[in-house]
Amino acid sequence: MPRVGLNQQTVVREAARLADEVGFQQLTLAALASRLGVALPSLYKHVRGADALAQKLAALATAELATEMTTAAVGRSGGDALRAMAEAYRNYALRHPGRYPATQRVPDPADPEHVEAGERAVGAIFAVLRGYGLTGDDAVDATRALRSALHGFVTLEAAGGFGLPRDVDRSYHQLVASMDISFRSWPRTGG
Amino acid sequence: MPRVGLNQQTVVREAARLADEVGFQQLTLAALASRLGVALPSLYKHVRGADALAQKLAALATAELATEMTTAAVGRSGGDALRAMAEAYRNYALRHPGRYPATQRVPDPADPEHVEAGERAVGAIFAVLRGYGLTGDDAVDATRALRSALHGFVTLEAAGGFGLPRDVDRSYHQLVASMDISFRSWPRTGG
DNA sequence: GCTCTAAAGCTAAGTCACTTAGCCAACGTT
DNA sequence: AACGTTGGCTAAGTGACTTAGCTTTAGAGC
Repeated sequence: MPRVGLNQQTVVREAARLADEVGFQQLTLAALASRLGVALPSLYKHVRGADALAQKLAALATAELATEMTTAAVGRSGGDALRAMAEAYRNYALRHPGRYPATQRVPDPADPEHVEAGERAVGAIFAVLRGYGLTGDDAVDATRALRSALHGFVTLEAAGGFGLPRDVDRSYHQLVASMDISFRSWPRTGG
Repeated sequence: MPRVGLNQQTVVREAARLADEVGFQQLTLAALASRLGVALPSLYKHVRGADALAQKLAALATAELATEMTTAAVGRSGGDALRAMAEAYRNYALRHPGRYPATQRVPDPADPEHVEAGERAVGAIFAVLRGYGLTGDDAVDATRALRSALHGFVTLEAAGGFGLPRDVDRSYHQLVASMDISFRSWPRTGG
């Protein structure tokens, strides 16, 4: 039996592709194994199991998303940075419908790359908010607000939760514009 | 063998209680059956299967949430209504950690009660936004924005996504205050 | 009160996903 | 060329959902 030559990285990458095709919930070890040309139990030589695979996929997706957010904001500030980052965020979720849900998993403290990716993502938001003069507790609150808005929107969109015919692109644009207004007149706590 | 006397309603109600205890994802027909004192296949006399149960649970939870949102907003307007409704929304999610995720399921067009519950929830938001003078396309956009913000926040909170020590209650309060600001100076499209 | 039928329960059995155990062959190193 | 590591395999077990088909209860009708 010739060896396929898998390693953890190739397995996780293929899992990401498969998840984007069939959906995160429908990602199954059986389908992944067959796609990789091995028997199912062989995957256990590379990942500890289904849950560990999901965790690794989360790390991969979080790193990708953090990179795209950072890249979008670089060289911009204020509303420009906000709009660019928000655009990048939603685009990632739309282009990677299987990976995006994985990013919601809390980083595994035992996986430094995962932790670092999460910090980069939050750091990118923090940096944008600094352009609005938001720091300290205000920045924490505003970061949570922005994450909530972006995550909530793309999640509802992906779930088909926006039933009315009104253009979804336009609604997202308006959401981002309203966040811009919010950040410019953030209800300060003096933190 | 004495009959337990189940019907669809008792089954779905017990599923809701169980989901709140063990989590929506961990809700299993086996656990539900054992809790109801029947063998697992007996449940199929009352619900079509696991997926149909989830759909019925979604209808129940959506109706409950819509009622709490509506009740909170009644007799108030503007920022008062917004704050009361937002409070009710998050409280429901916190008190019912198993039911809340079910509400994200798109209503089954074949289930009039489910459809009606969804319309009531959106209608409650719409009514609050009318107090800000938002109508037409602006109201649609603003509704999506508010749903996104509230849903995103409680989802991230439930997932443990807010790592920093900053008080989560306070962050939510700030989020709602910022939405209030947004709605008062909504970026109009003239829709 | 008796009969009969619809419905609510049951057991048995099949599918599918994940997981573990243990074997074997390929490949790199010495 | 031998050997040890490792990446593949088959076999087998668990847990969840589902279907099929049987039994018995409980209530309707006479």
